[in-house]
Amino acid sequence: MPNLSRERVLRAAIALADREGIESVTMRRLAEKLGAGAMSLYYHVPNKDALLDGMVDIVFSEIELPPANEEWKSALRRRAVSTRQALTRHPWAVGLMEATKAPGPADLRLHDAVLGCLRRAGFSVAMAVQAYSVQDAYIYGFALQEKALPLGGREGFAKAARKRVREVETRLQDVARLYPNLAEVVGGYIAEHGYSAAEAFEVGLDVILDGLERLRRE
Amino acid sequence: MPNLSRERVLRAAIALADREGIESVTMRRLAEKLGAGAMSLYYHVPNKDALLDGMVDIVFSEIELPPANEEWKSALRRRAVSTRQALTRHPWAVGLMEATKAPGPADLRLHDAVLGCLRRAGFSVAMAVQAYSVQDAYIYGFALQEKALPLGGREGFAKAARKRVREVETRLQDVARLYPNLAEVVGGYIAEHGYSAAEAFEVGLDVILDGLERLRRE
DNA sequence: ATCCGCGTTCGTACGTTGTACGAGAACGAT
DNA sequence: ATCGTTCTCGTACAACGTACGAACGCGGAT
Repeated sequence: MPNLSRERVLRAAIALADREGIESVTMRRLAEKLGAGAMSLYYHVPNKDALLDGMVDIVFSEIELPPANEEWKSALRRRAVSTRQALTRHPWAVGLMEATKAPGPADLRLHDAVLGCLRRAGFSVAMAVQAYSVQDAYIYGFALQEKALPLGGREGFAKAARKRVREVETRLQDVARLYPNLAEVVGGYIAEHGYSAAEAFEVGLDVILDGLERLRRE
Repeated sequence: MPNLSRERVLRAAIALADREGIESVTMRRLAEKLGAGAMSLYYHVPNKDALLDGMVDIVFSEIELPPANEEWKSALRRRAVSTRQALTRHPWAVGLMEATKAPGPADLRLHDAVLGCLRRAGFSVAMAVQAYSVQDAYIYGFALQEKALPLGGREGFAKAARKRVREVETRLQDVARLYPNLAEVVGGYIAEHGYSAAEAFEVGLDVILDGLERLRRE
């Protein structure tokens, strides 16, 4: 039995990206983690771009499909939450999806299931495309923003906000004059109450799903 | 007067990225375009990451602020459309924003103006943050998706869809069995009617803004 | 004229990356 | 034992970001 395989290579690459960031996924470092020579990887993967595409498709495969027997709104809600979770587990994936040339099978399967859910719910083809686009834009955009934010739940945000305030302390009145609303939000509200990305995501998601329902009823 | 300057370097980098893609923005190629040696750039920019940050902030500066004297919804609508336009002019910018460590002044100004607009419209701080997050997630996520799509307006999409169908022609019944809804949408609807990203964006945007209005009235 | 100092430019060189190429190891079938 | 297939890897090269320090041009002081 061979030591390496496409599967093993991709899994190791994902583990490495999760632990040390996507920028430390180099062919040499990855091979080292697998106890192999760098060039051995090329037997299992045509090149680095294909490696990244493969990683992304595994992330897609971790996303829960909208349950076919459930009411459309809660079905899509579940897959949206599941998508965000997958993208939080693998933050590097958001940035890679934009570079993907050809969508992998897991990606296609998911797209198909979502469209099917919308069609079954009575959306016309045109509206299904529209509804699909809104949801996905929101989900990926949210994940994109989340990546740039300090980690660690509600209290983590509060800590980071207070730290930020301390950083600009000496020129605080300048900052407050230039960006009064930002100061109010970061220095006031978030420093005190924190911010939960998971909750914010779901609130926004419901705004969108309710909006889509209204679109459908017209 | 010196030949180079931070301004000239950043402008040239943006022009290069627009014309030949972000991956061809290397220090050497950029310097060549400016008729300079590679190392000359480092007098005006501390390193490549700072160069990219500077490019992103110029893109932000091209975005129209929400007019302060206008009703909140149409004001935010204008800035959203303006943001998408900027990101379509400079598609590489979406992927760079996620990597930005410190937001530049244009970014801060825009964030501040949007929050101010929401606060003036009567949103509480918490709701303003929420409303802000939904909008921006949608806008950036949409731009992200758009980057991966074939270019060229409604008819361009139709062409691309038909081409896609031709590509998988030989295994068409397999594809249609595996992904029936995708086949219906791409092979049927889009191949015939095309798809306009600009229109889809505005429809989705209105869904979101109307949803936010309802959120505010509670 | 000479010199200095400063703002600006750049040649060379190093370490790191993706990967082309071709040599070899491992092993079941004959 | 020999062969063909499957798998592994050492070497080498081009392209990248950039550290280092030398050199340029030029206005003002001597």
